[in-house]
Amino acid sequence: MAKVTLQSIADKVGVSRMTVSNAFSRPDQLSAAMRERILTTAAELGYVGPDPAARALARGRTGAVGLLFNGPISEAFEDQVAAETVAAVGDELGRRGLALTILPPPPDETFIPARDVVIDGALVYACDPSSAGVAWLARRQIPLVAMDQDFGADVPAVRIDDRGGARAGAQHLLDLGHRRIGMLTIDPGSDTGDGPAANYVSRERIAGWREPLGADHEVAIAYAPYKRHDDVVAAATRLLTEHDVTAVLCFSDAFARALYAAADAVGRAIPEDLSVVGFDDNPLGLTLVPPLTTVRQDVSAKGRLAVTALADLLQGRSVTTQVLPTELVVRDSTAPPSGARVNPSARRGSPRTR
Amino acid sequence: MAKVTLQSIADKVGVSRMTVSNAFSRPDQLSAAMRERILTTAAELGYVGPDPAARALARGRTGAVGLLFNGPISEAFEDQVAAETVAAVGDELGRRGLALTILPPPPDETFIPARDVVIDGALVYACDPSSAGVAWLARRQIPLVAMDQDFGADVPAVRIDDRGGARAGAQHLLDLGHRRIGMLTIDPGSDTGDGPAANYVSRERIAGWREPLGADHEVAIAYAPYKRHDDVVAAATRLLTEHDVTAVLCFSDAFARALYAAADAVGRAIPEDLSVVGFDDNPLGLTLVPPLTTVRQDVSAKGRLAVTALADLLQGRSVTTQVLPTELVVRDSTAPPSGARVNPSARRGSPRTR
DNA sequence: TTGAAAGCGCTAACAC
DNA sequence: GTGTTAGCGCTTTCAA
Repeated sequence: MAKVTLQSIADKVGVSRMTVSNAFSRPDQLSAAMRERILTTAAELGYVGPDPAARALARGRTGAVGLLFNGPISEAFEDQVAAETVAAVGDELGRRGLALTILPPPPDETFIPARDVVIDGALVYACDPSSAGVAWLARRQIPLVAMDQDFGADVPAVRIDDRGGARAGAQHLLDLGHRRIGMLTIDPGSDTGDGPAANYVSRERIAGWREPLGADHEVAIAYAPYKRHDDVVAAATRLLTEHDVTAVLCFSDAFARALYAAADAVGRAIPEDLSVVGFDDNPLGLTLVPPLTTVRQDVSAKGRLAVTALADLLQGRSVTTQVLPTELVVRDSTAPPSGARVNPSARRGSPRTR
Repeated sequence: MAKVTLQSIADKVGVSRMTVSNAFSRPDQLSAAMRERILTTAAELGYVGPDPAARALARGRTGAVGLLFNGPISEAFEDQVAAETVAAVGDELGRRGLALTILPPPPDETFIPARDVVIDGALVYACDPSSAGVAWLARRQIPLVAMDQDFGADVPAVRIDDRGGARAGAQHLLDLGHRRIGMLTIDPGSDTGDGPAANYVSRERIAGWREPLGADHEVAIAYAPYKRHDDVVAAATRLLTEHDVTAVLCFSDAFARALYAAADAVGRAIPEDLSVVGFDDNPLGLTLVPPLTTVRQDVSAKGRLAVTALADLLQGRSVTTQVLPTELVVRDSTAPPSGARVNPSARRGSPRTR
């Protein structure tokens, strides 16, 4: 049997196609009786509803929003912080009647999801601004919102106060009396100026750490690849064995966890022989022994806010970049270095706002 | 300036619109020189590429695959097992040039993602078969693949041998000498026959547990809600306090974790006073103390297989239901009940195939 | 190798 | 309330 379309229903009922369309899409445009009759006939014919592709073409809107990552789709799920962010994004989209289309990296030259998949707008999450996917999305002239990045004034962003949070962490170590401090983070990419960095977040956190540290107290910076725990442990071990540090500032709680493993391997006790500061306040940090001092961010709020911004853009409203606050949470992984005098303000306690 | 379309490029270059279309979509259909000329002009005009919605309508294919859950999108990310599954699904889709569109529950009557979002086919993950979303997808007549479910012969499924794995877990407890055994699982729904169950997986696991147990050795079954850890702990505590069991079979490793917490709270030591068997072989189980005896499934393989099945369907090939094996992994959470004689085959050791 | 014709199925805008 | 007109931007088929 032939495909059921608005036209076939219209023919059967004896009305125009437009009336049938209205029955589905604008119920207030026709009488209840007529609508009832049309819907019944449609059901009889096995009509599901207006074809989404045709509707998307005619209306110019699809009901789906893209999400672009730097890497494979699994990255959205494997990292706990990313997963929580995307979960919040998804729910907030759902609340607004939008589906979430995760755009994979192009499998080949001919099909480029960032260019070829039907979406009304997109969220760009922690991507290298020079990546091809970002470039394609930008060319499409659809609303874009950057998350944890800075693409310049053209693209509104939702991000956190990475720099302030990092600064608070470093200051906390200084207050405790540490003077030889290491950093364990991701390579921010070659560009260290104010322009785009391959990894914006890492660059910001490094900048924040360095503010109170200056050139005097930073002993070493170790870059670890983002993905594999073992690689991070290796980088952490190198940091501890090759440099004389009493404390380490970490890119994330996951990195801090790797540092715990490295410290254990080289026989340094936390916090007695080594203080550690994480970032994110991932639930993971509470399961570590000792519980991790870290910088809290609200990833769910970030996700929701990004969706709100994109939804506003989709409705033609203008939107500005938003920066969410961060907060130092002092737990048990930081303490004065052996034999140092302590600045009173750095005593451990309940969460402090930076 | 007006929107750039194939037609505007064609006008500028002085060829037909069709030739421009071919330049983008079928490069072998025109001379390299012509193509080069067209592409250059297109770039000058700021043309991104064929409009995805228009192309979807004309071609009948969109390049996106839907994923339907029972609940909000965040469920795909919050449960570790689900997240790992979906991550595998996403990567495998990406490899095939397909985007992953996560279909949220309908926000209202007018927009129903399962019905109204452009997709070529869909994966249905652990949904109640009587849910509205499933019904809409089914009516659309697009290729569907069920995961961890049974929708009957019309919808090919990819699932695991839940029943066999559960059976192996129960048999293991019997072999150790346990005779009073509890179950901690999700309510499988009212239908306990061979037809659809609200929670297919729970029903299958219960059935598997009961095979070796019979009516003699099952002491109690406790149902916990799927979501909140605290609720599961509460259900587990009730199971332990209201029933005299020496061992408990759990729906998942996450449920087993809740049982650990409950056992701790009521002062039962694992495995001395209580044996516990999980399901999934979530990495979580290894972090528990003692490490969890569980039933292993390969969720990544399941995800990949589901995508393969759907991709085959999309290409018009026929596909049959596939069932992946499960495997009992004996660790330290199971032991003979105090003072029981032990069946030699149940001694702890390296992973055993059931 | 290029082009013309004929849709894909639907909706906005307006007239009846 | 209902119908008419005119596309949305692209691709398929087939002829030149």
